[in-house]
Formats: sequence, C-alpha cells, structure tokens
Amino acid sequence: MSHGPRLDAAFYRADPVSVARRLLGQRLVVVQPDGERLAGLIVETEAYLGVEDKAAHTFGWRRTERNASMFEPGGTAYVFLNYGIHALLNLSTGAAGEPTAVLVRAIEPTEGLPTMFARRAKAKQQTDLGSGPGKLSQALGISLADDGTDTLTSPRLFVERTRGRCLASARIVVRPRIGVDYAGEWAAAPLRFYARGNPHVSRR
DNA sequence: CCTCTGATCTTCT
DNA sequence: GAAGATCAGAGGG
Repeated sequence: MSHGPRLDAAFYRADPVSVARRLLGQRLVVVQPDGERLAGLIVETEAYLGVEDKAAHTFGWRRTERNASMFEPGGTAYVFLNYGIHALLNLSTGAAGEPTAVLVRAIEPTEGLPTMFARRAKAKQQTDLGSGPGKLSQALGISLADDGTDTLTSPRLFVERTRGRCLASARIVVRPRIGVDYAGEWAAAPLRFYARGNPHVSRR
C-alpha cells in the first residue's frame, strides 16, 4: 500500500542542508530478503557539509575506505559502524566527488511494524522503533552490507516521495547536531532538522 | 526527571 | 592506543 515514486537524482543533486530539509516527510523503504516491505517516514535528519565541516568524516578532504560512499553521486547510501555497535545510515548529496551527506536520525514506522518489533526486542512502544539512527537501522535491517547502495536503482533500499511537496518551514525545527561536541565551533552549527511535534524524533 | 556507565570494534593516529 | 554522527540500563533525586 501507499507506494510512491522514488526520489530521483535531481532531488539529491543539491547541498546537504537543502536535502536534509526536503527529506523530512519522505518514506524510507527497505525490502527484506523475503520480500516484505519495511518503511517509515523520515522525521529527523542532520546535514554533514564535508571538507570544511569538522564534524564530517570527510573534513579536510579526508578520504578513506570507510567514507568512500560520501564521494559518490547524490543518492548513494553511506553506512558506517558507530561505537562498534550501530550501523548509521546516510544518503550522499551533490555531484560525484562532493563528499557531503545527510544522516537519517529518526523515522515514524508505517509498514511492517510486527517485524520491526521482533527485530528490536527492547522496544515497548512504537516510538522506540525508529527514534534514533542506531534504532532505525536495527528495526529496518540496515547493516554495513548496505554501504554503497545506489538508492536511485536498488530494489532493496530507497526513498519514496510521499507527496509532491515537502514539509513547510514552519513545521521544521532547526537545532545543533547531536553527539558532535568534538567538532569545536561546528558543534553549534544549526544542521539538525526535525518535524515539529513528532513523537518519533530522537530527543528534544 | 536526570546523570553516569558499559558494551563493542572499526578506524585512524 | 584512543576515540567515536549510540543505546540501554542502573542509580539517585
């Protein structure tokens, strides 16, 4: 049910702030090996500006095996392991060679809830399923194996447009990013975006 | 409600 | 050898 057209190259071929804002309200979909669709509306994102952004993995044009996907064309999945435990999902933005990306921080689950609850044994309510980057990966079954996926063509991992329009600015809350205190002045930059009043956001 | 801490392991210095 | 784009549980107020 409620399938929609997939976001295309033009959507991602923009700066990470623009993409982070426009991704709010769109539908993240992961098709399981058995064919089941798991999906949720993106309700929280963070922009990583690359090169000049001290909080980004590509600060100062640093290029490693891990962050290679950030250099890929917009729409490529960049999944990395955080704290040795959690796989965090980003979507690269801009043109090839531009190492920028958007971190998907929270989703509002819409399809495949029973499977998500099974994956996340600790979850007691719906808001425990996707209210954090590590949680949503666990719920949807996203792992390091998904790093490098082209979400413009992949049959497994992609984002669908829910409506012709994006969230109105008045419904978007802008705050500093989370967990980047090490980044000096960049820690305070207003690069976190979330849907105002949505209970599935990772935190206040 | 809040703060503190352990888990766990890849990546980079 | 240290740190990290996190989470969950424990303990105190």
